[in-house]
Amino acid sequence: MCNMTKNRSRYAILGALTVAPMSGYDIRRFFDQGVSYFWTENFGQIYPMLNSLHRERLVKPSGKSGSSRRTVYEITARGRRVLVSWLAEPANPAPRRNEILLKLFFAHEAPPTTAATLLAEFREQQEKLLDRYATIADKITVDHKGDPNLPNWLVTLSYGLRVSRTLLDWCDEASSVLGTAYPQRKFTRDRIKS
Amino acid sequence: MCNMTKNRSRYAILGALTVAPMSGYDIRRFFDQGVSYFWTENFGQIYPMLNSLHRERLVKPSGKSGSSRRTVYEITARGRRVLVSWLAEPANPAPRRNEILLKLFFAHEAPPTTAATLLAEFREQQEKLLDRYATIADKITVDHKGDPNLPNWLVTLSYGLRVSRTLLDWCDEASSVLGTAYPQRKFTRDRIKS
DNA sequence: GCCTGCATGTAAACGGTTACATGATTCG
DNA sequence: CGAATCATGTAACCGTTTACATGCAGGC
Repeated sequence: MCNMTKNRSRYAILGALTVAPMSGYDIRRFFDQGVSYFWTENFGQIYPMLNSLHRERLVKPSGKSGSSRRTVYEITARGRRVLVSWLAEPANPAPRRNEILLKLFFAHEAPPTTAATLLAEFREQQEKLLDRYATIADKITVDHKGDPNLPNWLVTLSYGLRVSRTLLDWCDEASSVLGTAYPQRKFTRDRIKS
Repeated sequence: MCNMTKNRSRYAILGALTVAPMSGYDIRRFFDQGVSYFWTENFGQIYPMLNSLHRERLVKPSGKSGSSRRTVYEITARGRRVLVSWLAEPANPAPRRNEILLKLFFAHEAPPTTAATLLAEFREQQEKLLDRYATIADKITVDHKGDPNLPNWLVTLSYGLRVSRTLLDWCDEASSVLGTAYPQRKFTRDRIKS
């Protein structure tokens, strides 16, 4: 009946636990270091959500929790069912709020260097991302050889790679259309840091 | 000093008013019908924000407000300065929460048709978007001929066009990598509606 | 002994969406 | 007259981010 469109942290955390049993801290690292290029979670959500998932018996504390207070959770059969049924629902399209496009759209109000600088900065971001994708792809192809999840991982990386490459082309086009060549590097970084 | 990174509705609305003086209702339509493919605003934010912008003297009621209670606002010189200074700040990268990638990443937990269906649905979305971009581009090139903002508008459309085209390619790659050809159309729509 | 990283949480604020309420105007 | 659309708002809710609080464990 009622279509549960949100609560994505819920399923993100359940998903993480299918990879391996983890503590809240581990889950944070999984997203932060593993797949941060397409998903993030923070402690403010992870710990309350783990408790709530536990209450619903979708996860349970794993036997060997190692040292100290650290509690490692694993997903239950019920948790797997809930996750799988969410996976089968159509993915919600990303919210359409693209800040770089908003700025560029109104950039004719600002001095001409503004658009050029925005584009240069955006280009730099995409270049860094591209590097990162390539590095991760190399690393996991070696580290996770034989992992049944490897193709899924590579497919998400390919998404990022393709989009970033496309956006680099777009930056060049945008710069030439808006009649603003990239400013000298010397002048692109004349902003206050911190 | 304090870096105002958010409050984007604020600047979106100021930006809209550089295009033409508008009422809250007009602003809503501007985003909803004009540039909805990269930005949205809703009444819940527009009206309170207009009042707050008015209090700060960044906008002011325009002389001719037409009939009825309708109040048309225009941007003030101060408002323009505030907008321009925001435009000069680096754009915040989009929040990294891509639901289709999250689902695909964990899709090995679900039956193989799940990934295929997700991809088929995603592909359909992108095809529709692509159509829409092309239609809008044609329309505004005619309607807004000579408009100084036309190049900026076209550049945002080009972004969408390029990304959607890229994602169509990616869908094909993903489907073949995950070893799941697109399911027959007959079987892709076996979900409960509403 | 001190610093870094491990580990778990809470509280408050924020941005954004949704639903609701209300009434005027316009047009068939 | 009735329906659609114009028009302006408020209240509640939700998801998410940020900042803060606390304390243990291990290595230098």
